[in-house]
Amino acid sequence: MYFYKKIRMSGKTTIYDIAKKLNITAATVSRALNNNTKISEATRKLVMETASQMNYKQNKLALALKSGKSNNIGVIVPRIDSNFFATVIRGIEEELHPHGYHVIICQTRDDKNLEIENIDALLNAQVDGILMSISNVSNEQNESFNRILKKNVPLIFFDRKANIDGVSTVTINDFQGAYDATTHLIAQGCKRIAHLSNNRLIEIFRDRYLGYKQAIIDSGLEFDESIVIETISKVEEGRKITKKLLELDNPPDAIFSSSDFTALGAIQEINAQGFKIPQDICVAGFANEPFTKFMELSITSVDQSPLEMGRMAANVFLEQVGGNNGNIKIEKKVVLNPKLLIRESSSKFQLQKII
Amino acid sequence: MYFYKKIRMSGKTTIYDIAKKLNITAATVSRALNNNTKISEATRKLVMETASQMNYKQNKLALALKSGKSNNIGVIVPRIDSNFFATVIRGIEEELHPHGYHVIICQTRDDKNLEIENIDALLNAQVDGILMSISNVSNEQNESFNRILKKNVPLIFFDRKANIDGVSTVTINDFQGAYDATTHLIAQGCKRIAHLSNNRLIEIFRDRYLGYKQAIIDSGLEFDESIVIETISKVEEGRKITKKLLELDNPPDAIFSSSDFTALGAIQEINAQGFKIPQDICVAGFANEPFTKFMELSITSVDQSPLEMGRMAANVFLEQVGGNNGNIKIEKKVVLNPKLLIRESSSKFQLQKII
DNA sequence: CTGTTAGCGCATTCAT
DNA sequence: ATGAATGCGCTAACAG
Repeated sequence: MYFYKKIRMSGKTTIYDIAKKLNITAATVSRALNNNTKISEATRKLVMETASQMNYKQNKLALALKSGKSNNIGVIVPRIDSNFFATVIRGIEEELHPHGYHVIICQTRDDKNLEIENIDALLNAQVDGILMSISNVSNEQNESFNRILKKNVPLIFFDRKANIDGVSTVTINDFQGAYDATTHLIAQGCKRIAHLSNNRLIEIFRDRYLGYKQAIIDSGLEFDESIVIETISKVEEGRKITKKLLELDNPPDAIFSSSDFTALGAIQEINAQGFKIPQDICVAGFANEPFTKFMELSITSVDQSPLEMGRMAANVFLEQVGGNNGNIKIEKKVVLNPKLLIRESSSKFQLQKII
Repeated sequence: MYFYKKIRMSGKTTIYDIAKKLNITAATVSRALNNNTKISEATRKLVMETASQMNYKQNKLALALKSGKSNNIGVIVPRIDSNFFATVIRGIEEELHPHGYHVIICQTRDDKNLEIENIDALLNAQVDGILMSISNVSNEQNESFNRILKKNVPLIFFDRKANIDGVSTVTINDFQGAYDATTHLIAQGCKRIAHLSNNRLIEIFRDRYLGYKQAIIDSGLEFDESIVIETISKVEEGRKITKKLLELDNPPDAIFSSSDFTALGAIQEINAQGFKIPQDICVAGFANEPFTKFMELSITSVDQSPLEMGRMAANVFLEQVGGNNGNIKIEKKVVLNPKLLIRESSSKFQLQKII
């Protein structure tokens, strides 16, 4: 007994401790602490005082178990050390913090199994919602998504989404962003625009490709699939592919890349070969990575407003749990507008204001 | 009653549900699930099967309340949308994930009150540890830190630390990094090296300043406090200050900046004024931000190995909870070595390999 | 206005 | 090898 007491003393104080001290019951203490209905102002004050005096802190874990609300939400991204995702997460955290939610982050590193594992772990941890950017597409994942929905846990996709019934999404209009960028390159007088693409099983990359293609077609230029190259988002890959493109009999006079990193590689290679940017070849990227505006030759890119995307995703979640006075399913599709940032790498005529 | 049952059915299945189905008791189910001591292989298998069949998932919340271990750790940083902190967090997550820990992220945005608030919230959420990079120094915060320690919650500082008894830290040797960078500039023949500093109440910035100063003194050059300028880590600030430095009667022939962003500003201003880098003026930054190596004129910087810092911080935490067979306090001070990356912005003689 | 009771889901001690 | 009972800390329904 003494030992038991000793342990308790050295640990945290509970409502029972303060109840005992005041010769009242734990329920009363709880009520006083929560400003609950009718309670004598006297005891309320007394409880409050001794509570702070005993340095009482509510154990959120017990509350969570009791209420079924953990006040944690899970965020799953391919990687956190990417400016885009980190900024989205910043938006999510800043929006959810005032509402008392904690943000648990998980990385998949584009590993399908890790994604599934993370979903299950979050579910077991009883998160109140899952906000994620998917990394792959497969049937196994769909099972995971269904498991989430079956538990009535709000699921929200941002950026990289899957099309699933009953799931809200927050994305940007990648098609439009690519369309705008390509149209801009055409307006610069470019007639043969190559496209550095990425895994088109992922919707955002497919949409960027389609936007590019549509812009070419709409302008009456010839669409040439042979100068659309699928690669991964690495500077070195951009260089390699651009090297090959420049060796063609009919090399491109512009490059639209679905990634800023490959766009940078392209620029490096173009410079290395002695061509002038933007006079000989124009370049535009996608994502507005910080370095694109820092370069001496700043790089035209498409901004995805990741901060706003994170905020929106958080708000959609809040809406979903807020109006959840039953089993009402809210399915909301938010599409943010991309912003084309025209910079030096594609400004043949006049340098527009660098943003 | 019926209603009650209905609810339970639509929700998650517990060990009670599967116990009922098998006409055994919940305790047995629990034992079977946990590979606990002696249990009939028959029932073990039976339980396992019906468990997966009924789609049972352990409620980590209940386990947490029972065991006193939430399996969550809190990470507090000034901001997450910074390459450095995001990468540290990546390291932490990757190291802790295999051990079943979840990472809760909190941002302070350098707000002292937010920092305190976050600490309390994490404590109330019963996190098993707190890994943080402090944003300010004040007595109020010390109270918070003590609250953490009093609860026997492992506290680990990374990068921006406070000197508190019983707290482990993981840092880089900022003094050495600055010393190396400055020494390198001196080796390039620079004789008047300015320093763009930052709030020196924060230890890392003070150490960088001291390392710079010591290198100057050790080399026999004259130390001139008037070309040490304290500012904030913004490109624009770097430009402004550099402009003033260049207007001096006796302008510097090199700039060592405690931030890559102000270093970039310096470079922009130097270029704008028609000086040549590195011939006329050498520049070195600190942090190895991604853009420093992407620039056409790559920027010399000091790498802080944030990934390793995160991993180390996580490992120190694991060590702390692992050997915690009592109230043993482990205080570990890990100091990582900075790596000077010599690039074009300071290579007068020979361009070393760009890393 | 306050005390009693019960349950959130789990693991564990003590019986058997 | 299994059952019964208990507690982790809290809130809420139901008395009184």
